[in-house]
This record gives sequence, C-alpha cells and structure tokens, in this order.
Amino acid sequence: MNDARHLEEKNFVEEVGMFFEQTGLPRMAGRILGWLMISDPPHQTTGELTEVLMASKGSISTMTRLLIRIGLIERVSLPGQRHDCFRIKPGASHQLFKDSLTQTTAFRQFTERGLELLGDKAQLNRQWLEDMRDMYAFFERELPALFERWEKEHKGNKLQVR
Amino acid sequence: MNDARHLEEKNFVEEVGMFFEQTGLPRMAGRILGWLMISDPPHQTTGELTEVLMASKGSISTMTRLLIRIGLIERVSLPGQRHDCFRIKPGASHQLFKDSLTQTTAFRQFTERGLELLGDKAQLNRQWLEDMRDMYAFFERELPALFERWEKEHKGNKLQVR
DNA sequence: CAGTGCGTTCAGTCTTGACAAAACATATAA
DNA sequence: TTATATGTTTTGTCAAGACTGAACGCACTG
Repeated sequence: MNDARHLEEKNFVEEVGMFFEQTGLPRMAGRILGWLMISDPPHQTTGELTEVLMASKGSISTMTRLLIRIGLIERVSLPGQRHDCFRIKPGASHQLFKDSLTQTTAFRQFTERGLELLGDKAQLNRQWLEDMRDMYAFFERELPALFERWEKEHKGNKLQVR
Repeated sequence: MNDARHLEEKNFVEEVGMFFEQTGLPRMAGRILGWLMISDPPHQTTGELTEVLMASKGSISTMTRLLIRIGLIERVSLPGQRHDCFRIKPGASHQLFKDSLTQTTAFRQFTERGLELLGDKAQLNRQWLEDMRDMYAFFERELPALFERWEKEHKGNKLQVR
C-alpha cells in the first residue's frame, strides 16, 4: 500500500530527472528538484537526499551547489542542526521564466549577427532572418509584460482565497 | 580579406552549434542550421555542407534527417539535379515557438502530478506547487494569443513595407 | 547491362560527462 | 585537544552518444 505510493514517487522523481536532463541539466539535479517538489517536509537534508535518491554524498553535494548557483533551490540552515537542509527556492518559477527569456535573447542576437554577416547581399535568407529577429524581439518585449500581468492577477487571487 | 569574413562565418556557425547543443540537439545539427542561416544561396547541397562544415557525409545525412523530422529544415529537390538541397523551413520560427510551448505544458503536467502525489497533506510545498502550476497554465493559455498578435502585427508590417 | 555518383546505414572510435568512492577539510562536542 | 559528524573536492570508472569511415543500396547514364 505504501509501496504503491513509493513507487509512484520514485517514478515521478525519475521522470522529472529525465525532463531536466533534456534541458541540459544533469539528471541527478533534476531528481533532486523532483523530490523536493513532493517531499514532506519540503526541506530535506543531504542525508535524506542520498538515501531517497540512492546517490552518493558527493553527487548530492555537487548538484545542490549547482542548483543553488542557478537559483532553483536554497540552503536552509536550522538552528541547532549540524546538517544543511535544501528546499525549492520561492522564486524558482520566476527564475525558470528568466532563463527562457535569456534563451530568447540569445537567439535573437544570433539572428542579428547573421544579418550583419549577410551584409547587403539581398537574398531570400535575409527576409527569413529578419522575420525571425522581429519575432524574437517581439517576445523579448512582450514576455516581461505578460509575466507582470500574471503576478498581478495571481496576487489578486491569493488575496481572495485567503 | 575574404579570410576575415570566412573566419567570422566559421565562428558564427560554431557558436550556433554550441547554442543548440545546449538545448539538447547534436552540435552538428546546430552547425548546419547556423550555416543555412547565412549561406548564399540559402539552399545548400550535401556536398557543400560536408565541405564547409568539414564533416563526414554520414554525419550530414543523419543530422539533416533529424532536422527535417523536427521541422526546422526541408529538402528541396531541384529539377535536373542529382543531389539534394536543404534550406531552413519557412515555418521554422513557428516550430521553435511550438517546441517551447510543449516544454511549458510538460512542466505544468509535472506540477499537477506533484500535487496529486502530495494528496491532502497540507504543507508548504502545496502552496508552491500550486503557484507553479497556475503560472505555467497561465502561460500555456496566453502564449498562443501573444503569438497570434505578433502574426497580425507582422503581417501588417510586411504589407506596408512591400 | 555495367558503371558512376549520391544518399543511407552500420560498425568502430573517441570524447564527454555523470556518478561513485575515497581522501580531505571543517566545525562541533566530549 | 581529540574524536566524530558533516560537507567538499578529487580521482577514477563507466556509459552514452557524436562523429568518422566504410560498406551498402539505389537510381540515373553511358
């Protein structure tokens, strides 16, 4: 009975690991995130992570520091505790959003450089590159606005609910 | 003199390769995309690709088929030509947009499953997961609308320009 | 019907990087 | 201070996969 739940949890963790692996993060980092999403309590010690994820201390140490550096989790030190705890950083969703925006910017810059390289050679590619650049520039402009709109609406919701 | 331009082009191709490698595609696939972005003419033969990118026939063959499968380039067969040509697909930007939307959906689904796994355990994580889910659901809803808006504005621009 | 040019596929190599295990560092408690 | 518990860093191993080179298949051409 509890086994069934455990199995589901393991599957979940593993799939989140695969998902983040697909986006370029090490799978173990994804597993940590996956487990922190569903763990009770939400803050977990290094020891708990090594046990649940069946990973080495070193792996957990390296990956938690990576996740901290990219702003997805944070270290929580409780008074009187010798060991560290980790939990998903409250601003993590904001961070993920910013990351995708960074990608958008990077790609737009490639289209700009491509256009420079083409110089004044009038050709088909130019039209296409310009379209691409315009589209990404558009999203670069509009996405932050959209994000702010969500924050406003969401704040409103939370006030109602509570 | 031409060497300087060639160097810049090589750098560009290589950097686009790195960029796409970061997103999970093989680097060679990224290089092909990079070159097709700035090549003159925009359609290039397999032979040209192997020469410019200094890669094997096999590599080019495999990677072009991959890029076709994910909808970023297309094969152009010219009449009377024995060899195939490739060029960036006109709908490529649309495709890239759709891909990122797919990611959004995937992540939202993880938050949903996480909430199911938490069951009725009232805890801090629940609040966080719900926020995350709501945010991604919001973007899932709004991004297509934003995309349509761009298409409309852009169509308008093109009509003016031409 | 050979022969030739082109694309595909397959087997092998080589690099990259994720991970484990162990050595190391640091801080707390006795 | 010594001992112990915890986190970090490093070294080594192993697997995944990107890429090459060669074998293969196929169509067109003489």
